[in-house]
Amino acid sequence: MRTLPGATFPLMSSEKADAGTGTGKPPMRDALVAAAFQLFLERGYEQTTIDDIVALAGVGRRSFFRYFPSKEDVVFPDHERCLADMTAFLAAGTGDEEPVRRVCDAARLVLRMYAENPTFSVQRYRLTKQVPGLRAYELSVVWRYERALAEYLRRRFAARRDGTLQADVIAAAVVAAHNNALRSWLRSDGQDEASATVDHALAYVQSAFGGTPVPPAGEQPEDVVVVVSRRDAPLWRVVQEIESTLGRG
Amino acid sequence: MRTLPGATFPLMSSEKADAGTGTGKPPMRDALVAAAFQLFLERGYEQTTIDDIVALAGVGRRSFFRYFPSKEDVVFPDHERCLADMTAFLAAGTGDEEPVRRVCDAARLVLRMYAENPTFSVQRYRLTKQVPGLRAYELSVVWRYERALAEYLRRRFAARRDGTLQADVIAAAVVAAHNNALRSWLRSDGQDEASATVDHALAYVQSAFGGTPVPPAGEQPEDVVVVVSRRDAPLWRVVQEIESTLGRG
DNA sequence: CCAAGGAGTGCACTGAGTGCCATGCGTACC
DNA sequence: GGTACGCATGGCACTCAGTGCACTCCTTGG
Repeated sequence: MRTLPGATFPLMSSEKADAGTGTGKPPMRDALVAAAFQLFLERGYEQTTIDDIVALAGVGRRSFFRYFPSKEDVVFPDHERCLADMTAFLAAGTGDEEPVRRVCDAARLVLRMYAENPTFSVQRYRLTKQVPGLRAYELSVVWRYERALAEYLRRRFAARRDGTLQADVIAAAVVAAHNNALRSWLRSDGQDEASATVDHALAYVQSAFGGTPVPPAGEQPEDVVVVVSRRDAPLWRVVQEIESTLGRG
Repeated sequence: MRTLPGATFPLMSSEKADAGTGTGKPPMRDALVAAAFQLFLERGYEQTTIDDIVALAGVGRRSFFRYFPSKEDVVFPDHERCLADMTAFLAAGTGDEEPVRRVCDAARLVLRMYAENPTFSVQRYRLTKQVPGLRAYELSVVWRYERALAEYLRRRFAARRDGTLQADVIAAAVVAAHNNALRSWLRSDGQDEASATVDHALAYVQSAFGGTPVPPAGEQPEDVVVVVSRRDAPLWRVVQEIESTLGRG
């Protein structure tokens, strides 16, 4: 991606410093994002036209669509890069990793991107929360993340019976847990500890689907543990009991 | 309006009461759906304009938007009713039902709707598979189902710690399992047994989240189960053992 | 026979998104 | 130095989805 200086894929949100790369950041793209958000916040998304944005940014209307294929895209300026990062992360594995844990780590990547720009993320959250069109667009963005996770799991589960089913379900569960934590963090205006929130949420998914959550690392517990459960207890309760008995989670 | 030669495709089951305006069955709506699908299939979705559709259906352009708020909506003409059915189903419970099983049953409702019109469903599947705009729209439709399930589970899990998290994750898993089964059925051109496919997929979710899967019906298992595990065994192995001991999965 | 209301329609308008071409600017090559 | 090229940008006109409004029927009810 970072092949050519000033090449065709310059992306970053407006606040991110990219002076390190030495590639001049594209001022126009950032100017458009800044102008768009200023107007979206002060008069609403649907009340803002493309002409308003380009007028404020001081550029031609045609240039907007050169950088963003649609009006919605300007609200999610960095997801294309993030999706590429996530795909690269999943492809970079050796194949020895525990698959569920791996996709959970991939999800943490996305949360980190949000957490890098808390104010921007919170503003966008408020926007998407109340504009149906943006919510729909966000779904298609999230769907691409989910597909990336599911495709990875499908490869890892190729030998399993019902591998694709398990891959789809686990990917959906991971995304849902991530989104639950993300929204909780966004509602706190970025005040909560994002990573702790998402760790907790993903631990639930890992416990349900058999990933080993948070390896104990160091302490030497008793060798054997006995758990007694009523047979009709729901599995999640049994697992919860196991976890606490094992001193995990 | 039956006089129009274009409206010859009895694609829709429109005998049921209309969810939007309880005015019985509107022939115009069906004519529009029939005309739209005829054109979509023979020349593609994006190559078909609203004017083409209303011309073929022999009605005024303005009338299209009276029945369908957008061009995409004509592709999913019955989902509004189905969503209402599902919401009603979830609200109709006594509160004694096992929650995970209940949302699985709700999902089966949706599959049934698809299975009622196999040819229509398969045609729509082919369409949505290759038109990005329709895929995005379908996501927003599916999202509403998922929200309905999640809201139900949130109510049922109100007393639990992490109730909303569990609700969101389980709802997402149920929808993913349902969609996996649905797509598998659609790819078979509606030849497979739809209910068996979805039962199998949902059983996986129930086994993971503690719904009692496929109740043994008759046999009375032991009341209590004891599990012994080495303390440093990975959790997923413990869970696997628990599951097999409990006779789940 | 008339009043009211709803269903259908025509018309004009907004705004997103696209294709095409002109313009300006820097660089490479002669 | 000048010309040719590539590239980013801007301007213009066009298509098409979607909306607001006003008008015509047609039905229903008094």
